[in-house]
Amino acid sequence: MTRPAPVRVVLADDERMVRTALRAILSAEPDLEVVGEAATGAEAVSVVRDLRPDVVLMDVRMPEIDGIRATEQILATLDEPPRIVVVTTFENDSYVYDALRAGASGFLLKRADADALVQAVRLVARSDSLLFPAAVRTLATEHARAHPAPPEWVAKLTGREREVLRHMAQGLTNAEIARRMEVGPATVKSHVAAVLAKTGTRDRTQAVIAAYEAGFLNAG
Amino acid sequence: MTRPAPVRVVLADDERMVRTALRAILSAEPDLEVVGEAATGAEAVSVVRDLRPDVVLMDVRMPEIDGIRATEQILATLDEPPRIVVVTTFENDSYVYDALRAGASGFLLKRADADALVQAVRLVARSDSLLFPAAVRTLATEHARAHPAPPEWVAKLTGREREVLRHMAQGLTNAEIARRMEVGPATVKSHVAAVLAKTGTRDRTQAVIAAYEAGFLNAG
DNA sequence: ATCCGCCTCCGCCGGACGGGGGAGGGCGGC
DNA sequence: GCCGCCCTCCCCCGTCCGGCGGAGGCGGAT
Repeated sequence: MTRPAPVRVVLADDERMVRTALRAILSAEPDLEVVGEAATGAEAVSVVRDLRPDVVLMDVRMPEIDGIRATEQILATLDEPPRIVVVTTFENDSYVYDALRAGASGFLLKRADADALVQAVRLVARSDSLLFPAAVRTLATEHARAHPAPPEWVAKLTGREREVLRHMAQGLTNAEIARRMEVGPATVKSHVAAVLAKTGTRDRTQAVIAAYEAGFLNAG
Repeated sequence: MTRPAPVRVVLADDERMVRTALRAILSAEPDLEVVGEAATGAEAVSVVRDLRPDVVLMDVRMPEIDGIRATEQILATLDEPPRIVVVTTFENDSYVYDALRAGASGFLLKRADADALVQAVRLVARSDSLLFPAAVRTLATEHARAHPAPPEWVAKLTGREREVLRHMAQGLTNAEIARRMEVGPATVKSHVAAVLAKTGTRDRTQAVIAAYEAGFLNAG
């Protein structure tokens, strides 16, 4: 069985120990070769540009430039960019979504065992067709659309005003809101007026639209 | 180096040729063992229940029960369910999202080469920490929320009524809509009334809410 | 002690909205 | 030809809404 060219890997992590550990694990595999390391995002970009590896293991938290931006820059500036696997600690980290959107081919948890690590590197290196490609990119983009940075006006709303806006977004009239909140209709009118002013809208319909677009109903 | 127990795999695909091909590929690997096959979703569920494999390669399109439902049933009824890899043809297939939501550990394109296939099986078999776990599940659920099956009323709206509803969802008044559509205000009132009737809402705010919840603004 | 923000309410007004009912024309199908 | 659907527009009316201006109480900050 002929030996094909080994998979060339670059490690980007600001902690030396982590890099050493990763290198030790990967070097034990004859088909994997660690060709370079980087301790910052900026360094990662230049190292990758120079060495042209097949795979980059990219930590998210790094000085100067974080792993996400580094990923973006690498993918944007290189012709045949490497596959990038983003390394993170928590699997529900919001970094995950950013990483996907940035174009990472996958991500790996720091607590993954050595075996999973080498499998992942091999897999990512040769797959242009595996585990969650374009479809997941779509999802991440949707996620960003569904969870935009909440506009400033959200912070300016008082507690009562938020309640009223929520009720408005249920399609309730002022009178109904008054009953549910156990206050007078005039009070609701005041709150509604405040909401309209702070959201910069002119009627309840526009306010509700703003609430939807701001993702106000999911979080806030 | 001691040989650990091989990864036990079940193949579920309605085409015999595909099963044969998959079996041939996987059987060439000493650490992988194909322990069973199924030609339908229902069969897949019972075979998996009997054989308790580590990994299932599940085709999406199958008679009786499709791969998605089979996946759901397997994951719901078994205590230590296998990892399920869903096999599909197009990577942007909506099946992908359903598969993720159903709890599949990954998916594989039919055009993936033999090497990617075995790597994927090994990877999925031993990773409870790899490539897009919980976070992606979250994304898929969001996707379902963002793209719900459009309610019946959408089909009942006439062309003009759809236009009016879109404009309503921009926060426009009847007069403004009339100007933009170059018709009289009375006409817009008629359309609005029809929209309210067909959507089962009582005012424009509720109609706009219904439009948002139905995903009417993205597609329809 | 004072001020400010928030919550609570009041009255008045004009305009927008929604319900009801009707009507004419165009266009395609039976 | 006729019926049905759609688009267009009309009047009347009651209600809801939003704008304006004002006011009292209360609690926290300075």
